[in-house]
Amino acid sequence: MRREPSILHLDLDAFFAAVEQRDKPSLRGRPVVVGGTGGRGVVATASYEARAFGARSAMPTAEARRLCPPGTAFLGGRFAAYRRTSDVVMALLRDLSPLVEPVSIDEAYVDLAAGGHDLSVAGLTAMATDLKARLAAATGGVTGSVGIGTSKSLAKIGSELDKPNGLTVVPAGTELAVLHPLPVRALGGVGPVTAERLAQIKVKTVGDLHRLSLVDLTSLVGQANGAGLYRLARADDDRPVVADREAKSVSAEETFARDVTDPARLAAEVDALSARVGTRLQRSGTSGRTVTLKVRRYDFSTLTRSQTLAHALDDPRQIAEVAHRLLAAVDRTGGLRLLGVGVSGLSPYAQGDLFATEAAPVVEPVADEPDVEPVPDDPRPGPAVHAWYPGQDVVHPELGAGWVWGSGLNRVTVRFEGPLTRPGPVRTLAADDPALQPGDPPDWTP
DNA sequence: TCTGGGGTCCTAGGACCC
DNA sequence: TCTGGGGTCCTAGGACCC
Repeated sequence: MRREPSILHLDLDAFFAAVEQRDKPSLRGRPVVVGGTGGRGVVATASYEARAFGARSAMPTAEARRLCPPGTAFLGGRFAAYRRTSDVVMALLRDLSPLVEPVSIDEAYVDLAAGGHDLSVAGLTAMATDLKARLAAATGGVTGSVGIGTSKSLAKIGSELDKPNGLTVVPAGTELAVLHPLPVRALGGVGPVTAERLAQIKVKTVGDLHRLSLVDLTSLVGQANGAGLYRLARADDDRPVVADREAKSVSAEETFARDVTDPARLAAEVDALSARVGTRLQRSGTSGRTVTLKVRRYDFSTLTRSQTLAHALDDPRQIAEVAHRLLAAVDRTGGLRLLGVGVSGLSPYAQGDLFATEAAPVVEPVADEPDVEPVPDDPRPGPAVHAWYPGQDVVHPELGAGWVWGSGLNRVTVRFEGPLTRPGPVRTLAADDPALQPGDPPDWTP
């Protein structure tokens, strides 16, 4: 918490719908819902006119259709247009201060202390009023709600207090008076589960929360969350505004219009998702060591399977290679509703770059290296030159069929097939173990 | 015609190491 | 031969955010 209100939070009002209404005058004053329009779509943004009928973000679009009157526009969304408009807004914020932290396409924090502003309430109010006018002019009528406070959480709460097109400055010294009457849900990090847990012990407002001991709070909602809420209830928040946060993962997923069982179709979807992820990694000049497959089954049960490799990947085919293996170990009976592929453990150097030539036992798709086999007779004077690639199929006379999980200079780790679809045991063998041989691919292959 | 898509952070158990 | 303790990495799941 700072001595003066020097953190600004801007939240654009019903942003996607506002851009649509700006670009199509016939939509102005009418309910507009932007989001998935298919049978399984959900609402991304409802205009204030649509909210009057009960439409909300994250609601199934089908439900919004029931609630909203004829004449409501249901739109799929034009993300390039939203991105362009967002860029205009972020540029305006950077005129205020070099320290701007975009939270999402429609939300950002600004550190005003880094921008040399008059931090009196009157000065801040004038500055923010001017910002809102320039915002509306620059975007063609999109509005935003501004909160200014002594911390990120107070700024954010301020922007929520007066919506849409609002402006709230929370003066230093008034934080607790603003905070305590609010429902606990107003605090960042309190979602439905935490709110319910708190409600069971009659804690409904931030003021109620303030009366709980740190021990009681952490035993109720966990160490980190408890400690965080304990501080937030006291307006104790010194999180800095951070520009240029590095991404920690990149992922793509797709919910199918109808559940998919066909293995060839699933394999093709894995390839397509891997391509999207790989392309984005390559464009951003990053690569990652951990590949995660996400699966949502017909009954909405969701699981993830991941593998961390010895080296970072950004190549779509290699990502897909790993994802295919992970999918092969998942029970797909009944069909899949969603597939997702992600890469995490990102590092700023893409594989195959100039610096990787020496170290990297390059991870290659099996298909590209059909002839490579270990050479059991190799006298091997120095460090072994292994010929195993993550994802490669192998067979062992005693342990059966498996696939290479990871490989080092002298060792190879193999995951053997378990009974049914469960992953089997993992064994680490010498890379030159003559009993280990390349095997045939399992039956996921289209 | 129930329940998107893109993320972040935390927890907990097991492996492994010293 | 009744069994520590800490640290890190990996995996899986879950809460939460927009």
